[in-house]
Amino acid sequence: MTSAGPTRAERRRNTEQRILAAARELFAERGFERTTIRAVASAAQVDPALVMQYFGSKQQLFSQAVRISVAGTGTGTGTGTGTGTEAGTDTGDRPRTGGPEALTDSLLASLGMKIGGLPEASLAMLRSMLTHPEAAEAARAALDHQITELAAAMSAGHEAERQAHDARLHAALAVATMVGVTIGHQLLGIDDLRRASPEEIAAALRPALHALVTGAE
Amino acid sequence: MTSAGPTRAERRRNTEQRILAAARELFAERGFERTTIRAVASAAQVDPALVMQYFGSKQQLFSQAVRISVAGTGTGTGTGTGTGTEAGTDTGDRPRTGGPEALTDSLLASLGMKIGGLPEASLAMLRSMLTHPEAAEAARAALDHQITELAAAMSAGHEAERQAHDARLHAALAVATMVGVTIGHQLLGIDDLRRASPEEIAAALRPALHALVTGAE
DNA sequence: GGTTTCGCTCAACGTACGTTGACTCAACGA
DNA sequence: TCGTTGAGTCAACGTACGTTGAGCGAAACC
Repeated sequence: MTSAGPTRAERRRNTEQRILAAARELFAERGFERTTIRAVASAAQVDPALVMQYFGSKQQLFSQAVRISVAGTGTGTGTGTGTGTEAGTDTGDRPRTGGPEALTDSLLASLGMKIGGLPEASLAMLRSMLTHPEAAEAARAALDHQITELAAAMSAGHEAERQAHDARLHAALAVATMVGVTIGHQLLGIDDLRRASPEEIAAALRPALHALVTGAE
Repeated sequence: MTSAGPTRAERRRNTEQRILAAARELFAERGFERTTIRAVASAAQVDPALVMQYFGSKQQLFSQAVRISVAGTGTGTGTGTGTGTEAGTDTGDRPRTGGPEALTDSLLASLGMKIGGLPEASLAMLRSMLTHPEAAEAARAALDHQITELAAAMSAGHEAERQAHDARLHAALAVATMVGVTIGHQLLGIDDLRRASPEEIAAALRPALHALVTGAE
């Protein structure tokens, strides 16, 4: 009977996480504009006013849910999308070592995760980046970061044979390709992509990514 | 002095086109949700009520501006995005004839047009497709159509050597790649893509698209 | 046990939006 | 010339939203 109920701090953290989870889910499936604080509160079984009291504003709720610093000038957590616990978009985990094949594989591995189940925070980000300015800014930063990492790993192979300019362009195209495939698969639900297994997609995409990473001319 | 002013029908068509142009521009740069009828009317130097009187609703204005039928069950004009006069997304004009190289070239040519200056109707469509259900539906239909065309052209080469299933998957990935690059370049404004000329992008992308269209395994 | 803290709710404000109906006035046809 | 049509405006309605401040009740502290 006398089961010790959760402490006050526990309850607080609990509902805070419940709100964040609901926000992530709704932001991911409807985007920033179509997601109302009332809907988030309702999904978290909480009063809308509480969401405001905890997160300050809808924008800050979004930032917290997607784990971006937002702030002002834009340095903040730097990496962009996913430094938090479960936020993703960590495309190309550590493509430091290995040849082009390893690079391609690491890209494809991250794609497999994306297609398997991209964290909702990243989906929320992708979903809103075309219509919500702050999300666009964060997405640009995150993608730029990925491009930089990938380009560095690419030009690490061929000493100075390849111009850094070229490496960044090819890296940008590779990243854009991943974005396009992810959008088509996860957000638009293109049939031919939905039907295919992550392995099939990875296999079909490998030569193309390899060509981009290698930089054949 | 007695300059014959424009006739009534002329004026009507004129302002109607002015409204549509303003709508396209705003939808393209802000998306459906953030574009208000008041803003469109103001840009067209017209009263908001007139926009309603001419187009019925914001949704129908969007549909007209992007040239989609919308309607109810979804058959309509079928093809999707661009049957109208200037609406684009006509990726791969007529890739009927020629080998894989010709296919790749035609894809790249359409990309060049996109990057050079994609029609605002298509930009409006792309901008809103992740957050506006009707736009998503139309985008799916348009992309499916492109995939079908591309897949047909692809499997026309190798008689029955390649499964139709595979052709469609590869075609879908090629189309998704183009979407990703276009989004990165036009809507997000990724620096490394913005800096590159259409020719550079086409050259860098060619081997990758060739790999997808060819279907190397 | 009394007081304070704080998680949480209730009711409401202000605003921006899509949308509507009545109205004005110049072009048009007879 | 006179009545009619229709392009365009004005003022307003209803609503949904982000946001706010006062208040309640149970846990926490002494």
